[in-house]
Amino acid sequence: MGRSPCCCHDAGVKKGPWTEEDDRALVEHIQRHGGHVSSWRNLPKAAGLNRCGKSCRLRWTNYLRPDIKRGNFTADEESLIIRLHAQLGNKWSTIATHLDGRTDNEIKNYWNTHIRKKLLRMGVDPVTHQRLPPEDIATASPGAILSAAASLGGLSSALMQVQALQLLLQAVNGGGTSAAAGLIPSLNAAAADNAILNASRSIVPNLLQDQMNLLVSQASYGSPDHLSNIASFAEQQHDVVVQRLNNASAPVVGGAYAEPLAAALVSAAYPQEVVAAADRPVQGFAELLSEPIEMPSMCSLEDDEDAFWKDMLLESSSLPL
DNA sequence: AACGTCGCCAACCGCCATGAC
DNA sequence: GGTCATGGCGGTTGGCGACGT
Repeated sequence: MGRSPCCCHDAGVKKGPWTEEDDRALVEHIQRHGGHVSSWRNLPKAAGLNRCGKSCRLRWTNYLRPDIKRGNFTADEESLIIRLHAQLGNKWSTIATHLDGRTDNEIKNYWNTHIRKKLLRMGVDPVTHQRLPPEDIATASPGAILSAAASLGGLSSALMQVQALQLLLQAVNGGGTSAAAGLIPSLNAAAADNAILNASRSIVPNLLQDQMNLLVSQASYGSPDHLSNIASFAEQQHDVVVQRLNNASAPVVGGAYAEPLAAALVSAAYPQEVVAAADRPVQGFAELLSEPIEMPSMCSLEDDEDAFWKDMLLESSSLPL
């Protein structure tokens, strides 16, 4: 087969940005033919354009077509693109068929310049849509992760703390070299006298590693009734964790802190299931803190624009570590 | 003000699939 | 069945404006 000769390689064919005059000539020609192009190869000559037919087609389909929607992507569109990309991969033209007035090129550009970066900063692999392994996340400093999350446009402090907890759980399972290991002192710097964080630093690796491993290993995702299984299992784990925290040698861990810490750890591992089991809101890490960690440029947890990202973060925290 | 860096996005490149001959 | 022309698609580039120093 081989690559076909293309008029683009002809000497003298105009390249580069389209002028208003070029656009007008192309639009008028296509409109004269009822919006239909029988041959892109013959179009430039017929329209009086010194352009490659391929370039004309691209200009029309990506920019001049009357049904193209310009302007920023909405949160719904962004959400839809991510979900479709998770199913279809880089099938931009297929994805574009699900978004009215958006071109494959525009979606591809938006993915590469916005969404991809957002996902990476959140520790989500933009190719597989799975959480990045701890060693990859470790390439970013904890501070960078926190500021990246903040840059998502108004993440709440509670959400940040869920993210912090997620990293904490990674430290439990991934060892001291992950970003989470560095995150803990970071958070401590931000909330130096916070008893919960200090307690977490001292007891989580020792007491909860096997507990969390158990949660992961016993999760029966394949079974049809896994939700109820996991829900009741999460409940059991909650009790076990409370008991173990109360028996911990570090005094600050026990008592009033044990219950909320256990709830947060279990709910961070299986947020949906805990909700289903207890029919109550997931207890966020924020609820553990008498004084929220001060995070400049944060906004309210109820910010609707964060809902998608919040869900995604919680979803990612529920994946096996 | 000048310069460097970065991000965005329109446009291009080159491969692939398909259909006509 | 082989070759060629064409359109379609995904990856990549480069110009340009915004921003920082």
